[in-house]
Amino acid sequence: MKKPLTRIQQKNHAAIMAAGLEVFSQYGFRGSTLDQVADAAGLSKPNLLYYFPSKEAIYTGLLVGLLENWLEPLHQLDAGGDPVEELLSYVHRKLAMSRDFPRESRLFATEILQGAPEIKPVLEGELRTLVDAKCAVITGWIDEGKIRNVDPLHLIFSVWSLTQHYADFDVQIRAIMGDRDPFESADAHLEDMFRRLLAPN
Amino acid sequence: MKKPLTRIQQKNHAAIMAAGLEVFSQYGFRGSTLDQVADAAGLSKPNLLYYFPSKEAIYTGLLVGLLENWLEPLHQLDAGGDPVEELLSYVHRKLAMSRDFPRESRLFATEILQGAPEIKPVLEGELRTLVDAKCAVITGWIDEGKIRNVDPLHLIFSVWSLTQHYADFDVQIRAIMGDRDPFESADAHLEDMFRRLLAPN
DNA sequence: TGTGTTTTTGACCAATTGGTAAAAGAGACG
DNA sequence: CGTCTCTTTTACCAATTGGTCAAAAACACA
Repeated sequence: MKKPLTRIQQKNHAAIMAAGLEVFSQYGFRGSTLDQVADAAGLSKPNLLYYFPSKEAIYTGLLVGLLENWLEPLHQLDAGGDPVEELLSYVHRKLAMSRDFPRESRLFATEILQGAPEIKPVLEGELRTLVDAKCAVITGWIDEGKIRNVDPLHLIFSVWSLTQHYADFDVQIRAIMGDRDPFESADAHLEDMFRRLLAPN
Repeated sequence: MKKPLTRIQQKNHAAIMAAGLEVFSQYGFRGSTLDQVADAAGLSKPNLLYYFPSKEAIYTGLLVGLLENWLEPLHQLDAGGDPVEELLSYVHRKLAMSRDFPRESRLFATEILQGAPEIKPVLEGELRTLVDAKCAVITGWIDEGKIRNVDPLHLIFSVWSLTQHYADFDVQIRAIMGDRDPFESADAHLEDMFRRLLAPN
């Protein structure tokens, strides 16, 4: 049943995913056109549709491939490690992703903003399960007195919003900060913020 | 030069703005159609274009009318008040706006996400000026030892991201929280977070 | 009531959209 | 070389898009 991919198939598949990321992350699903994606991929439109059956297939293919990378940092949160340091390194990992993969962040953001028509099931399933599990870990840390008593759910939301903001609202941030690099100072600020919030005493 | 607006003009103008907000905040500019807006406004498409010269005019009209409301909470930050309480009430005002005007928040978010093609000048002008002014106020508070030494710029970014997140990523939050109201617990969490961050000692 | 203005409509348009069909062109492989 | 599969292109749809226009309808007001 499984056929190995041709060299050409691999190359064009990758080119289309890259092009789709570039285009969809800028204009969202409905705001993007197949011609734009085809241009960005260096292919003709019918050639695109030889590899993917539809515009939607490119978009969803992109989203599912993205989601695992996106949740990886949270997955790495280790119940066995030092609580404060574990959470802080989660923050740093997440901020690094905003710096290194801003288009992925924006693609995800547009999908959510428009009501997550394509990935709502994943949010209610996989994501919710993962978050619940990690909330239990955090609650455990609180009960042991290792970190302050904070709402685990909102703690996680805070990490998401504070880190993704630097990718999603990049234009606004640069309009205010000018040429300075936001990420270095952001890293220090988030370190300070979460250490203050979490450190017991 | 100025002609007073007819009763009908006032009513339809308002209806179009409301419809535009509803539609554009869901699909973004390029993802929305005039037919959708016309439907939502209860008008025919040519009738829409009798009141606004183009799709873009509706969109920009919406954005400029929105921006002043959007910056109002920051404007209210008073250099004369108690520093910690001033900043905390800024947070609360901003979160309340996310609760009461989620569509406005999402419209703004989609515009920024797509590179702010329409309002970049405002960001680099008015917004930057306002932020610079308020940063000076915050720096003053720090120098007086009234609040901890935090980066004023990133402090403001933090308020924006943490509060707007509850409007912009509403779908994701509800997918995880279920039917519970996010805003009550969020308010407490943000109060805790910022009080910890800012309180000197 | 009549008359001038404002509002609304229906019919229409050119451009763009996602997608298809068929045939031409390349690659692989014996 | 020949043949078979894989890839790409050319030409083309039907539907939707933002927007126009002139005529009809509703309104305001004397």
